Amino acid sequence: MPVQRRSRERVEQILVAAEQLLVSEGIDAVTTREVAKRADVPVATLYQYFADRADIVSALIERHILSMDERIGAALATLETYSVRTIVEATIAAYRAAYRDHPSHVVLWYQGRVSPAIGAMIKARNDQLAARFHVFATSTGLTDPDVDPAVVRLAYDVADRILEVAYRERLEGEDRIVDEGIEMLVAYLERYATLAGRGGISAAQIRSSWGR
Amino acid sequence: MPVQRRSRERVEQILVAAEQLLVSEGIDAVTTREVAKRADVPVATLYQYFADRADIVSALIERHILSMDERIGAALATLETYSVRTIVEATIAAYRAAYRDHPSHVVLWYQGRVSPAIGAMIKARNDQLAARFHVFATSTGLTDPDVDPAVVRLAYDVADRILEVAYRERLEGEDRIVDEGIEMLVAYLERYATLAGRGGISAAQIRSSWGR
Amino acid sequence: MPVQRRSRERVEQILVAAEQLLVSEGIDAVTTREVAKRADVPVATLYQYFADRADIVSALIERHILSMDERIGAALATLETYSVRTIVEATIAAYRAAYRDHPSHVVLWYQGRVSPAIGAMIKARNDQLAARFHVFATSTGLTDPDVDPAVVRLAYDVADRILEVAYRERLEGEDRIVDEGIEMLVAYLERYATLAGRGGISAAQIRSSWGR
Amino acid sequence: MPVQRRSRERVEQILVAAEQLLVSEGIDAVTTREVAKRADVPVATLYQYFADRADIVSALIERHILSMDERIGAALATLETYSVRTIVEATIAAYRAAYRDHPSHVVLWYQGRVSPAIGAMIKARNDQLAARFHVFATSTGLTDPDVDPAVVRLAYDVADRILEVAYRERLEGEDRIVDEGIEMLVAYLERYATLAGRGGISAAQIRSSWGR
DNA sequence: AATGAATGAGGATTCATTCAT
DNA sequence: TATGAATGAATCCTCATTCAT
Repeated sequence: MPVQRRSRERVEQILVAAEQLLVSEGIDAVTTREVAKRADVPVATLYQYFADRADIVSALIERHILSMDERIGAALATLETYSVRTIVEATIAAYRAAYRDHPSHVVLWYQGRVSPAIGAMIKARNDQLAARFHVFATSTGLTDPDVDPAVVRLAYDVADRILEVAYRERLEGEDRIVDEGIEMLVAYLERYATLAGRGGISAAQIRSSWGR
Repeated sequence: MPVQRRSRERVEQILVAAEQLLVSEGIDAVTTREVAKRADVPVATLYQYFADRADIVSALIERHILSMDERIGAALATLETYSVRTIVEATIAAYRAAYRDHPSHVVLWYQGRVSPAIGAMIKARNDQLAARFHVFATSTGLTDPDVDPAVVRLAYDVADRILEVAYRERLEGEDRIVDEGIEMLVAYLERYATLAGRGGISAAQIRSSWGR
Repeated sequence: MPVQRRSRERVEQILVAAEQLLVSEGIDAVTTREVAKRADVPVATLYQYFADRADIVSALIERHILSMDERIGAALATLETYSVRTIVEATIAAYRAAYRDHPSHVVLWYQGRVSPAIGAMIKARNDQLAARFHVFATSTGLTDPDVDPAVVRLAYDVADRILEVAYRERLEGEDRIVDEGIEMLVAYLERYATLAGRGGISAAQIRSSWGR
Repeated sequence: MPVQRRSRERVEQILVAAEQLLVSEGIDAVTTREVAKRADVPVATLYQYFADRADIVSALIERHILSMDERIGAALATLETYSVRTIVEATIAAYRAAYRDHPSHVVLWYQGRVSPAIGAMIKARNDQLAARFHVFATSTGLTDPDVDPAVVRLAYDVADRILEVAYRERLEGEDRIVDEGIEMLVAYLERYATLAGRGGISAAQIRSSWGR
């Protein structure tokens, strides 16, 4: 199907162009004009594939979310020992790898709230992921079963911010900050952890699993 | 002095209008047109008092910084016992009060980087304040003398972000989140604290003092 | 091709509007607003066809240059006898015709230096045309081979100015002034002419020809 | 009278500032704001001494005219022999000296048509001076008594333009162009001169005199 | 499906001038 | 007389989006 092919290529061109602009010039530079020029596509053509400007950024964010889901899933799946520390470390490492591969995601995530809809999208994502962590942690017995979901939510949010701080100034990220952030998160979360959550459980012993 | 009065009032009107817009619509809505409309002032009049659009945001930020300096100074000055926990609590309480009085400052602080100059301004401020905390904490013997300044810097940044998270959704702030955040910060910073830093020192015994 | 037609018409409308403004109100009146209003086109539409304000004036000047090239070429090509006088007369007649058809060109030429780029454009054109006259006059043996190019350049400039003077007050031009100007130029240039340049050479005898 | 003094000084400051701007930045840069800033005077104060912006330029032009009247008068008064050539040379020399002393006058004269009123002013001046030359030339018997005033007017205009051409690119003027221009003017005017006008009359023999 | 053309709305900023004091 | 403050009117230009083809 050459037409289908054509379309996919176009969408790809457009998203790549938008992503480049995002990294190099910031979110305000991601204008329809400029995206179209970089993608070598007439402006009007953008509207064949995207509802509006926000929709382009939206698509970029969706991709990032999907990619992060995979990365986090993979990172957790290969853990041999589960503990608050290993989970925090693995998750942060997944973000680190993602930001290394796609520096645009840093800008995207922290400056991309172009429209209220996108803001809501990012918030929903954060809520969802935090909830999954909560379920995972309590069902595996790493934390007390009655730990307030807000605790995990806060930890997740702070992790997000720590990464922002670490990547804000240099797109390569500052390892020192990330490492300190990990300690902060672990020290905090261990307050709510079970003995097992602090010491670690062998992967083999775990029934509940991360995933969808 | 009616003339002087008049001017001050105008500046006030403009800044209030800008502040309202910032909170309700985000930084991109803080346009000269819109600010002028809300302040019920002709656009050209803005330029009597401000060099350009960025200068308005700049003024808002300067105010916030000044206000925070006073609040933090006052909060620390009235402490009876100094410890990592009391300092963190007092500082966060100062922010809490400030954000309660001026919810716009939350938005301002995190979305206000309208121009590179303003970005630099905010960064400089954060650096400066973190440095002052570092000096204070080490000179009073609350933390090890050789603790990495980056540790304090990160804690300061995370505190800032915790507050943003807490105030982001509801402009009244979510106490639960703030309280948890305090625990996180204290747990983290106590890793670098001396015995005194954890236990507390009577204010009377402290030579070094906060201030400039 | 109605689309193509439409575009051309728009460009035409805009240029005509700009030209009218130029003549009636001077270069400073050629604002985007005013041109758009006269062309009965939204301001934004100007930017479909022109990069910016200067580009509109630029286009006008380019047209004038092209038109003059044709007119001068045609005028010289049909001369039966070449002499300083016939060349001056033919060239001036070409300008006369052009200024009769497009009185705006008078204003355009002398007040059109809206941007440094346009200034350079006009200067380059004058230099180029003067150089062509110089080559033509010396290669045909009408003037001494070693006559200073600056002489021709000055004559060209003065001719230009004489026309401006003649057309400045009445857009139909004042023949009396032009005729006097011709005498001035001929009297001046004949000082540098050969005998043939003063007496005239039959077109048939001339090898070198005007053109590019 | 200190008040009077003060006023004169103020006017002087303003005109000097305007003149400087004119030379360095062109007529469009002569804004009330900028003139006031350079003159170190509040903008509103300009309106104490000048009716409006054009009035400032106007004053500058008036000064130039007065200065030129003196210079031309002086130049002609000291001539020992009157002829078309000596008069042209002396007059052009007067302009040369003036433009050397006040390069701003070049810009002023050729770009200063800020308002129709000023345009009319310059035209009136040119008419007046050309008329005086005509009266002088015919009454002294240098030219035929019935020579068309338009001839002198054209010569004067062309002289004006030659100077513009000569000074247009470099504010110091190009001597070569001026010298050639003189030859052009002399060659032209001698066509209308009497024998005396070509050969020269001793100043002693002249009854009619230049002046008002 | 694709796109050249069109545009209303809005962006920041500057200007000459007036006016109350 | 002097002036800080105020402002209506313009300045150029960019934006996201729509529409006719």
